[in-house]
Amino acid sequence: MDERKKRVLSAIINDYIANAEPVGSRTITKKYDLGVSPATIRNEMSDLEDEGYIEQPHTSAGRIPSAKGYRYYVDHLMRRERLSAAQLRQIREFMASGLSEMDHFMRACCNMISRMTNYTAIAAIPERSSGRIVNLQLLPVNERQVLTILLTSSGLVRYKLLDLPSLAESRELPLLEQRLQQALVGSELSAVSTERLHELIQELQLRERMQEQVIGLLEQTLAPEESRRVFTGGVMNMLSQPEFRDIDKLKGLFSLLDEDGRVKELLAKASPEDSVLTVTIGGEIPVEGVQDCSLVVANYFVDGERAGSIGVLGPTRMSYGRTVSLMEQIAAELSRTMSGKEK
Amino acid sequence: MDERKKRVLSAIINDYIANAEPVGSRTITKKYDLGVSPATIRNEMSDLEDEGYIEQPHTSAGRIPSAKGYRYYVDHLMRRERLSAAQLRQIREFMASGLSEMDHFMRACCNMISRMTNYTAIAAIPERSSGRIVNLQLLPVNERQVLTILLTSSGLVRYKLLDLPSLAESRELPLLEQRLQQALVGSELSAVSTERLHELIQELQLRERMQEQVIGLLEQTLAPEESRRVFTGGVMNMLSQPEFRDIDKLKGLFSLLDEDGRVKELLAKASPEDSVLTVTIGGEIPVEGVQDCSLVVANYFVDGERAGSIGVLGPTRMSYGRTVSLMEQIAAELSRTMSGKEK
DNA sequence: TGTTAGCACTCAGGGAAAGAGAGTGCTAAC
DNA sequence: GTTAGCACTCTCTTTCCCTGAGTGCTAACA
Repeated sequence: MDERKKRVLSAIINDYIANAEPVGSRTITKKYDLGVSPATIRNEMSDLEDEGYIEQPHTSAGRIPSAKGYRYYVDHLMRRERLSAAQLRQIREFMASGLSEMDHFMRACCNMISRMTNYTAIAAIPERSSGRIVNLQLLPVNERQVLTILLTSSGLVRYKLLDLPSLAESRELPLLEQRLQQALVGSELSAVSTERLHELIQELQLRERMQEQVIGLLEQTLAPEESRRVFTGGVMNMLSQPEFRDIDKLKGLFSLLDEDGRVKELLAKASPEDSVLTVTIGGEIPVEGVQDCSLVVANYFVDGERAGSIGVLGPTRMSYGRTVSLMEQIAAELSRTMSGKEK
Repeated sequence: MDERKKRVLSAIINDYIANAEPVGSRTITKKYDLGVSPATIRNEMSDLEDEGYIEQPHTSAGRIPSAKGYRYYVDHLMRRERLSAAQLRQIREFMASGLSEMDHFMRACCNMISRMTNYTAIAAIPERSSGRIVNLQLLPVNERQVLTILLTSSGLVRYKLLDLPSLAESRELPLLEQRLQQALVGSELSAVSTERLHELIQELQLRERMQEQVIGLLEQTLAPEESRRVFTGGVMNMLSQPEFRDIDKLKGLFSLLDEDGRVKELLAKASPEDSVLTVTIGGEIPVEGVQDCSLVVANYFVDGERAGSIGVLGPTRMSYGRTVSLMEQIAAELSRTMSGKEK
């Protein structure tokens, strides 16, 4: 693809991103100074269409980028847009504001991103986060219930209120707690499998009928809590996008965003384990409901291992340059902040 | 209003609720057997319109209920609809499934209601919930952070990860924890004001520079956590309502539902402190964005005091009979379940 | 006096027709 | 290889007309 074709493609995509309307040859000569006449542009456009980079909604309309066109743009033409000082400051302030609890932190992060981009932000924390168990407590709430609390070095707090099946056991709680602490505090979360728990219970030599209760208890506490490991922000921004004037499209998209499982699947499919940033365009994602969307996903890492994914979902006609810069910055800061946390 | 007028109004409202289309005189004679001709119905309708119970979108259309009409219907004509056995069972099962943590419980409750009604459910837990402090713990996470955990008799678990301004203090934590427990465990949450905390700190005779830190710590822990005291469910159901085919209306409504503060305001304005169930119709609520909606709010009580509000937001054309029955049932069960919890 | 049939009238919604405008593709000249 | 000119295509908008639903009014009826 020669230089001028690239400039034409760039112009078409940039204009379409800005105005959401098919771009004609005259528009290009007027707004983007390529030094040639509309007729020449038309020839180039005709070529670009033959090669599949752009398409025509109908004969008498301008051209719009195709998925292939966007792909080429993202891979070769796109300029990263420098973040404004104000934005940088906002991100830094946010990171410094303390990520006390993962929950609030991620929710707030999604909100910040959605406000900055005017798109929708989605995030997921992986199933079992890395980190060591820092503390494990069993707090009796009343005769029938116990609150188990798990603290990890990555700043994750997990608690679960569990029902005790029999009153008798509550008397043995302090002892149980002590033993569990001895056994588990300090170990890597990832090392605590169901098998390990079974062994542990054996070692503890508990009364038989209590064994499975305790295992259940711990498993539930350690179990990844599906529900709150997926976050979204700025879903409503989609309402302002002209491509979602159509209620049925909205429905499809929103029903997707409403289901944590499908959001997680989306993030997983859109970003390889070890990539920092992935841009997925339109139909490239094999997930129902996001055909007209693009997704910019960033992974952040702690100790070289992926600690989570966070992404921006917008119309295919999204402002890639801005979004990519922003997400690179955010991922970097997240990695830094979370690693700092570890120490 | 005579008997026949009531029947006509009922017919109009029931039909409009079912079909979302203006109701004509012929439709009424055909579908609702009133034993009179369309012409007679027309006369009645003309009267009803003069009195403001119904209105005409345009000359050649049927009639639709006005806010006043709905109000009369809800107050005098509406039949409560018996819940199906399946629904009752679902509710009971849900209540029995354990309200381990308020958060998940309320979220799940909203989801259940929205599934049952196909409308949107909103809920709020009041600022400072009733109940006694059952346990208060300060768990050191690392040198710089402490996790404060507060357990209340109403089953509420609140935790907050707090930064310690200086390392020195962390050594004094166990002592502090012990003293705070002695002083606070057992007291009513509502009795713990900022003033009380100040007194308490005085009594504890802490080193001066630690005093305000501890107060801050406790205040933050006790402080109502705005963010997660408001819940919504089934927001997307609104997309299926014909009255929200219009994107701009949707935007107004969704932006309201997106802001916890405004949702809380809505619930508060829509239900008097001591009422069990309140139906608010259309413009009756002085809140931007819900002009085309009605709201059925139920309060539930623990120890005679309001423990929270939960409501259904739907189009003015909502199925009041069904919704009211459902919410009465839910509120009753909530009151029962939460009171049971106390013991 | 209340009810009904008949009829003229009104108005939204849908479809067809016409015109405007945007944009292209092709041809021929530069 | 580039450009001007021009015919052509197709959408979008506006206008017009027609249809159908539903009303309100009047006069007759019980």
